[in-house]
Amino acid sequence: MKAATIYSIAAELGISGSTVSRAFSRPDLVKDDVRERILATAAARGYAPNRAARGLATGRTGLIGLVVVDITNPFFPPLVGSIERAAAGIEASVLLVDAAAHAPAEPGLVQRLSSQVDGLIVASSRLPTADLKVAIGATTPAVLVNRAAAGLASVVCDNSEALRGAADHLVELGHRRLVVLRGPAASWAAQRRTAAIRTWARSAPSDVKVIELGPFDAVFESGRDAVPDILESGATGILAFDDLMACGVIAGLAERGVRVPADCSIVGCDDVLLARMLTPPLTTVTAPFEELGRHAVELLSEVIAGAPRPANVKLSGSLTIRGTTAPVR
Amino acid sequence: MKAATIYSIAAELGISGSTVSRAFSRPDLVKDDVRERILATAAARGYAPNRAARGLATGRTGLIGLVVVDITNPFFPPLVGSIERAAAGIEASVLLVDAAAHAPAEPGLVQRLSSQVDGLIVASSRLPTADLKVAIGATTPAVLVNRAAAGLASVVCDNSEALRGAADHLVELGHRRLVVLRGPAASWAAQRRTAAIRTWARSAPSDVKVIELGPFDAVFESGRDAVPDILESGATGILAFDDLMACGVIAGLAERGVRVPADCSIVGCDDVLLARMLTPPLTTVTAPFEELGRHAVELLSEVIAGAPRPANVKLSGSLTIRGTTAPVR
DNA sequence: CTGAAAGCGCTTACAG
DNA sequence: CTGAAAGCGCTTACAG
Repeated sequence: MKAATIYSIAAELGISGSTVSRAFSRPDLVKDDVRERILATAAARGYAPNRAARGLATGRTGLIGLVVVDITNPFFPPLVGSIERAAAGIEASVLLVDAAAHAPAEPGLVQRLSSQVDGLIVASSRLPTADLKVAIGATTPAVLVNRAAAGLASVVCDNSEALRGAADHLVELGHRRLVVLRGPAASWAAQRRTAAIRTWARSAPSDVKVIELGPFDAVFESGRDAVPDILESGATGILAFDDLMACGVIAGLAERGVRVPADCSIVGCDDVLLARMLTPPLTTVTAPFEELGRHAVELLSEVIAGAPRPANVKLSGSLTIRGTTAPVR
Repeated sequence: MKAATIYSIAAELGISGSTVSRAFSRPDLVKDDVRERILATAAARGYAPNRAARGLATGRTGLIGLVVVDITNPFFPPLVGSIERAAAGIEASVLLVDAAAHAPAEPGLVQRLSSQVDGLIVASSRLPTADLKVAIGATTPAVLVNRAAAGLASVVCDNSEALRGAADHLVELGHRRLVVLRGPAASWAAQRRTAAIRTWARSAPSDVKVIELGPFDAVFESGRDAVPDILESGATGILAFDDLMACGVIAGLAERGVRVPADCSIVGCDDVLLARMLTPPLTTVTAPFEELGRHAVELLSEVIAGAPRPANVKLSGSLTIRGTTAPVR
């Protein structure tokens, strides 16, 4: 059985295809009872407008391309979820692209993608700014998440204040030697987080010492492998780039019989699902996933609609104190 | 500047649109040097075939709809990644739909989706079989992952043997009272896992006692909340429906001063990222995510191509012994 | 409020 | 191997 079209249902009702089309695209332009009948028989025939045809006619695909560096990183699932929820609100679907699944072809990837979507949301890209702009292209509406680049719309989570709060928190607990585990050199978020701690360090009490380690890949193993250096540093307070690394540190520490938070305090960043599941649960900086996603698609709609200049929205993370920070012994 | 089309580049080269079209869709039908020139100027003009137009003409969208119950559940990210990798191999993109983000409209959701994709991969759906079939529709090619239903292609991970191995493992360690935490009643995987343990229990040593608890939602909190009942049961060996619940049990046990694996042994299921990150790392049943994804898109291609009867592939999980199981004290 | 008609950018038999 | 032409299923000025 062939799929129903505006014409098949128009024929069935003895009206024109234009009217059927309008019943879906501009329902207000169709007389009530006619619209009712159209919708009824459409439902009966399982008719839904063909997206490709509509796309060809309008130039809109109804698709948002979402590029994430690695869907396997627990930071992304909640972000993807919130973006989808927001996209559903504007009748758009999400074309997900996991850059890790296509590596190392990220630039070409984005380019191919951009021809089939109305706009792009690029989350935490590690591409150099110039490459990123080339990849996105001058004409594709785009918004960056957790990354800023001149001339592009973006929504970022600024954790600076929360991170400084975390450092204060450790100092208040009596920790005097802190180690900060840096994230990937190419990560915009990592640079910002390191910068925030450095700023804090400049006005920290004079007996407080901050040691930087890294940069590291943002994975569990980096945290675990950093443990010997952490121990050697004599630090008792640890600020990890993200929850994954924090988790690795905790594991590495446990292997050596160092207990958290009895012997060592540690704070993560992002507050991914994992953080709440550790025993004890992780003290961390909570990211506003839901708003991040909502603003991303909101901004994208504006850019698609032709907003004059790219907006940049900045949200804030907040310190969530849980079980991995405690007074120094 | 308007986007390039086959006609704009045809005009530029003084040839026909048909030839430009063929250079992309059937390159073998175009003389070498002509194709070279077409490809060169296409690249120069940033031309890529318009997917909507191609879709309208061919009836193919190049899109695979992927429906997951909840992207936030760590089972899905690795599956999504492997499906995307496999989809890239057949030039398809993945339209991700997180049912949780659209709840409770799952059926209608799938229906709308099916009009814009070539086929559907539905992972771990909790819908009753009848509803599921209605949602997918008679005409949309589909494959189910971790779920079987008569008449539909599927790829499932059978953990029965590994689960029986896990139970044996606990018994060998000296555990005599085992509790099994059941997963959601509507989950096909949960039913299979419970059934596997029941089968095992029938031929277990006579001094071994198996206590069932649940069904539970497959979340961390279920595991933690089940702890009082677990303790009351007197069991020292725990088989949790999945890693998330196992993780919750560990947390709940810790709150009560019960140590894992010193006082209690526990095994999860799936081997999500989280499992390796716990301290100690979780003994669990490892799911073959990569193959699950590969087979899912392979099967879907076959169904799209019109394979006569739906295939059902069954893969196996394997027991991975890590740190949460130990001899009973 | 409704209809006839052109056009969106491809693909693909058909003819050469 | 290449071109002219029809057709995929919509949308949307335009006319009524």
